Amino acid sequence: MSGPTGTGEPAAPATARRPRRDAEANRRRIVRAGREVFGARGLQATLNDVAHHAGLGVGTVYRKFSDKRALAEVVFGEELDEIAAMARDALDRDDAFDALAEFLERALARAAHNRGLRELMRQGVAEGTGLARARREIHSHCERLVEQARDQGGLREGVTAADIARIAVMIDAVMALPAEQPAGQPTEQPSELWRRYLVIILDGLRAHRHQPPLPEPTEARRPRRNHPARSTTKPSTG
Amino acid sequence: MSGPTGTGEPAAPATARRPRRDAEANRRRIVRAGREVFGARGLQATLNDVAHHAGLGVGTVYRKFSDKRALAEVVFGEELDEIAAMARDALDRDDAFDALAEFLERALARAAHNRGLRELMRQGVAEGTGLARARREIHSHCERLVEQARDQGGLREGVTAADIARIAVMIDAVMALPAEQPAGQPTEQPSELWRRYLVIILDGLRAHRHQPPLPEPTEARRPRRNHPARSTTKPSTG
DNA sequence: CCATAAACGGATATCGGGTGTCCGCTTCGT
DNA sequence: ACGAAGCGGACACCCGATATCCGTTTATGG
Repeated sequence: MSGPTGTGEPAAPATARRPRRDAEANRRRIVRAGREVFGARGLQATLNDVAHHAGLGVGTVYRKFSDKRALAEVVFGEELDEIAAMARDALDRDDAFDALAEFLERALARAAHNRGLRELMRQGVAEGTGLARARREIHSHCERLVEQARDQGGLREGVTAADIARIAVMIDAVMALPAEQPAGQPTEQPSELWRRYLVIILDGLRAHRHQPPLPEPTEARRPRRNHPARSTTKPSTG
Repeated sequence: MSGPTGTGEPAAPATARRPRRDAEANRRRIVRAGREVFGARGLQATLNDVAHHAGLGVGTVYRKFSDKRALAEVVFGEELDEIAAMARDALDRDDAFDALAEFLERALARAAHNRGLRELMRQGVAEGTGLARARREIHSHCERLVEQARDQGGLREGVTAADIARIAVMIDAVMALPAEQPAGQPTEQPSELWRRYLVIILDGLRAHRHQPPLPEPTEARRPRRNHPARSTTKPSTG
C-alpha cells in the first residue's frame, strides 16, 4: 500500500527516525482493539471506546489515527483482503457454481461476526482507499467465477457479479435482524439463520429447464410489465 | 397508553368539547405531511420538517402529537392497514403460491416508495401499538397463505410465515442500496432492481423434486454442519 | 544513571443537531 | 366584538461524539 499512501497517517520524512518500540506495539494494539470493537459494536463505536478497549488513552489513538475513518480503513482493509483471498481460492475449484456458493458462505460467515464490516459494505467504500482496491479484487474474482459457472451450465442465465454483491447485501439484512429468541436460552450467540436464506437464494440462482429471463439486467429500465414476480415452473400441469 | 386507545394523543374527557374546525383540518394536514416526509426522507426526518412541509408551525405539530413516535404510529398505522388488506385479498386467490408471490410483490412495491415504512419494519414495532396489531394481522394472513400453498404442493417444504417476513427484509435491503447509475440519466427514480431478486427468491421457494430440507427451521440451533450452503440439483451428471 | 525527546493519558472544550417549550399573536365561533 | 382556542417559530436545552492540550510517564543512548 505504498506509493499512493492513502492510509491516513501523517507521512514521515524519507529519512525516518525509527519510532520508539512501544509506540509501534501500541499501534498494533489499537488496530486489534479496533477490529474487536468495530466488529462487535459496529462503526458507530467511538475512538474513545477503541482506546479504552486497547487499554490506552484517547490521545494515543488520535495521535496514530487522525479519525475513525483512518482506523477503520486499516482494520477493514485487512478484513477485506482476507475475503479477497477466499475469492481467489475459489477460483481453483472445478465446479464454479459450488465455488461461488462456498465463497459466499465463507465470506458471509465472516461477516456474520463482524458488524462493522457489514455496515461498511452496506454504505459502500470511498474510492481511492485500500478498501476500494480489495473490493475491486473481490468483484473481479466474482466476475470470473460467475462467467465460469455460466459456461459450465450451472448458473441461471443473466446472473452477474453485481448480483453476487447484492445477494450478500440481502443476507446481511437478515443478519442485522433483532434475533428474536422464541423461548428460553439467554445465549446471545450470533444467529445462523442467514444460512437458510442463502440456500434459498442459491437454489433460485441455479440453472433450471425453462427459466424466464430475470427482469432488469442491471439497470433500472422498463417499469413496464405486469407480473414481474411470476416466474419459473408454475405448478401447472404442463 | 391507557385502555385500548393507544394512539398517542392526550386522552380527552368523555364529554369532549368539539374542537375547532381548523384544528381538525390541521391535524389531517399533519398526518398527510408526515406520510410524505417520512416516506421520502425516512424516520429520521424531524417533526420540524413535517411541520414545515405541512405549512404549519412546529408548535402546532407538537400540540397534536407528543413526539415523532406518536405521529409515526398514526401515519404508518394507516399504511400497514392497507398492506394488511392486500394480504387479506390474497386469501381469495385459487393458487396460494401465486397469491403469496403477488402479495409480496404488491406490498414491496408499496414499501419501495416509502423509506420510513421500510425503516420501521426493519427496526421492528413496539408491542401494544396499532402497528403491532396490523403487523399481527399481516402475519396471520401469511401463515394461512403459506399453509395453503404447501398443501397445494407449490411451496418448498419447511417454509413458514416468518420466512416471508424475512424475505421482505432482504428485498428491502436491496431497495436501500445507493442505486448506482451506470452511465447517463440523472433521473433519481426509485430503482426497480428489487424485482429481480424477488424473482430469484421466489424460485428458490418453489417446490421442486428432491429438495433437501432447509437448515434451521426457525431458531438458531445446531452450529454443527459442514457445508450448509450446498443444496439441490447439483449439476452432477445423474 | 541521567537527560531528553518521544509517547502517553484523559479531562475537557467544542460542536452540531434534534427536541420540545413558551408566550405573544391570530383566528374561530358565538 | 370579544374571549377562548389554536397557532407560530425563535430559542433554550440536551446529549453525545470529536479532538485537543498539556502535565506526566517512559524509552533510549550517552
